[in-house]
Amino acid sequence: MRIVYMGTPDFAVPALKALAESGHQVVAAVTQPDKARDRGKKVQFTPVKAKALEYGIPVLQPETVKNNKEFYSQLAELKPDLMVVAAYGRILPRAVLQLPPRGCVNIHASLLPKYRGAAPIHRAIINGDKTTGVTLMYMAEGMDTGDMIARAETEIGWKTVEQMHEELAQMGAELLMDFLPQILDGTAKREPQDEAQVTYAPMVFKKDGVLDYEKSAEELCRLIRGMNSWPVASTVYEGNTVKIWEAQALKGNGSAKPGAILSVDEAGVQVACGEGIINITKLQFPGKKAMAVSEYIKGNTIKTGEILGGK
RNA sequence: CGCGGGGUGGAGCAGCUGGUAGCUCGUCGGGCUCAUAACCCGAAGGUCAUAGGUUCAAAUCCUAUCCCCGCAA
Repeated sequence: MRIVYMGTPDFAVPALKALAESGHQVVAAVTQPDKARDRGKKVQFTPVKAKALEYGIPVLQPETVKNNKEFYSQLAELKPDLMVVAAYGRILPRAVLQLPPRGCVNIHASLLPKYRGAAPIHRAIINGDKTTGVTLMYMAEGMDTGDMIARAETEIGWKTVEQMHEELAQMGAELLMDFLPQILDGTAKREPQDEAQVTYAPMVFKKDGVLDYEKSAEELCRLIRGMNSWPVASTVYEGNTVKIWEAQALKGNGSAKPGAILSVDEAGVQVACGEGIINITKLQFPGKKAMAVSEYIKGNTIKTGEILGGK
């Protein structure tokens, strides 16, 4: 069976790896165009492209996937029986979805129909969900709207987005391999999504990670975990944007003004919140590396009484 | 060649209008103490990222290179 793989970021790598190493014939990998990004504006391969090249799999990088005749004909020439998609980053048009006889399946990092969209892992953590998971599904024209084949669930606990991301990517790859035989012989079940249960997970940006101390300490901690390691929660201290990597919520007095630094020591920086106290234990000043508060204060000072997040 | 910050004893920083390297923590030894992550005394530990250059003399000035980080994407 000839398989075309579509995906872009790290999340899509484990499934590609699993397919390639299982002996299935991955005839091409489709990924987003390389972009000049990061410091120095260097062009970088997408993670999927990098992995595909390792296996000697041909890579396609169409600028657009909509009304792109050249891309369609390239795909058609590959004669794929099945297409596997994971976090490709674009909605695929009908012309692509109908091409492979065995259809197009997608790995999505949530328990659909919850969290359709771009940032399901971030949103699940930020919202304080107890569990999340991955869904293997057939693709339809809408965003993450297709019939579900299988799902796998896992506890969120105190995991950060990064940890959750890694775990779900792996689970997604395993789920794919488990159900691939059924998909290839056409016996996989199709369970439509319950439209009444649908929610969406919009992308997260840096501005979403700015801490609002009027909120509860619990909520802020979830946001911090849901932003670690990207885009990372932040606050403002004496005019500097400081990234907040880790923190815990503590019970405590609500008399102090939200945002006020109550104490600073090796244990962390305690800040008053609308409800409870947040104890920041790992942070990062501009131009510096992320470091534990206990390390930072050996050579720097954080003043008690300052109000964080002020303008 | 997108903008900017930084590389100094194990860790975090100061010194950078040039003249034999300093602070906090840690480490080691000793003391005090019922005891201690507390306190007191003492010690070890640095080719100041690398390579050149200027100078009587450079961590401090100039040039090139490597590495780390933030912004913007």
